[in-house]
Amino acid sequence: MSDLSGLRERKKARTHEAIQEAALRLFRTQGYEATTVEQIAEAAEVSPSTFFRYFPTKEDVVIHDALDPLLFASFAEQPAQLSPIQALRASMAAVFGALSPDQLALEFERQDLIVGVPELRARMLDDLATTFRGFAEALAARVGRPADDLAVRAFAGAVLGAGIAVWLTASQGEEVSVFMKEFDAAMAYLDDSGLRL
Amino acid sequence: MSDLSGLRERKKARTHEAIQEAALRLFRTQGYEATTVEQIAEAAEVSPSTFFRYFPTKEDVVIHDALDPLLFASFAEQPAQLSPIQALRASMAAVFGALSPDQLALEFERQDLIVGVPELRARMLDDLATTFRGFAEALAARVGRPADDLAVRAFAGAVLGAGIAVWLTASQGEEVSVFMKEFDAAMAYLDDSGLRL
DNA sequence: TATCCTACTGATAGTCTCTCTCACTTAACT
DNA sequence: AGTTAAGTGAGAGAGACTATCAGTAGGATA
Repeated sequence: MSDLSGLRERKKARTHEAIQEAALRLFRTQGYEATTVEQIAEAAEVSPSTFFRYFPTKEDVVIHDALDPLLFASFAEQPAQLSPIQALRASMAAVFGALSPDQLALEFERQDLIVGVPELRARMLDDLATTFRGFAEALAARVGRPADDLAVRAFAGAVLGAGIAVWLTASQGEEVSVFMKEFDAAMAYLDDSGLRL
Repeated sequence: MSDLSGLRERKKARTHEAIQEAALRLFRTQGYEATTVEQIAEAAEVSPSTFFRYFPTKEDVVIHDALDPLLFASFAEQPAQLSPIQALRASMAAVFGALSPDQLALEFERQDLIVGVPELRARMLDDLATTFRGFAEALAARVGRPADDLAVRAFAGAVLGAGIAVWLTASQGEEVSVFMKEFDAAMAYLDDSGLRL
């Protein structure tokens, strides 16, 4: 993937970063819709063509989620005696706990941007459909059942659905940690109410 | 809203219908992306300007869900002794049971189109976020708790999430009734596993 | 060091969704 | 019949995104 050796690769990485930084800065100050790709390109000192070479759409500058793979990895590493929901709570705590305050603040700013812009929110939710499939597979592996098992799908959907519901209703300009707390409480509620796989 | 009295209103309703029919026919034969608004307008014998006067975006021709309000109404009418999930199952059965085979076929064709086109799928999922809020309120009213109660939100999200999960993984070109059966089975699973409000 | 080759880039032109404005027509009301 | 308000079409234009093509700079080779 990313060689990092060679001037070419380093330059590419720098351009990628420059575009992303310029874009997020402009989004923050002007708003998402009010910012054109042309402005981003100019601020990052590249041509509009180059913008689209690095990001297939304007949305992608914001959407890309670095935490997702970390969560999956952490989930897979949780001890087998934990229930699926307990394992999820533990991995959330582990991944977010490992973030620096700066990273956490940036992540939540990104979340607010996504929740606030319909275009981005829709795109994010669609991406979560993919996340759902991955989660269903991880669950299936954990309990030794096929991933297309109805109970596995329903359980995965229920857990993810509850999480999204909390995300959509809690993260709107709230304190940084509110979402985390409510997410955990919602998961505890599902667990306590007897939802099992 | 729709008076239906007066030539003006009738003409408007006819134009709305003509555009929608032309659009869906073209989408079916050419595909969604391959069909331009200009083509739809021409087929419906209106100007492109008029298209956007009736539908704010190209997506909206497909997205608008006539069943949603029916479901909410039916849900509200279910006897109080039914659990929320039982009430939901009953209203699904009632609303879909009242559809003619033609209506049912059209509805499922619409669903397939939405599931298959990323743009539409994303938009639909975002609209479901609004549906979620309505559902949470209906639930809250049913159990006599505030709608922003965490358990209410988590429960609503879990139920809706399981439903969406089944929808996304079952309705892809399957038999018409597969989604209905799996949806009902998923709800039964949630109920049986002890999920309560 | 000189020379290819390949990657990346910028410029240009074009498509399509969607917005806005303006003039024209036609339904509805007095 | 005359007036008002609503619906329509035409046109210009913004902005996201695509395709093409020529120029250029990195990286390998002699």
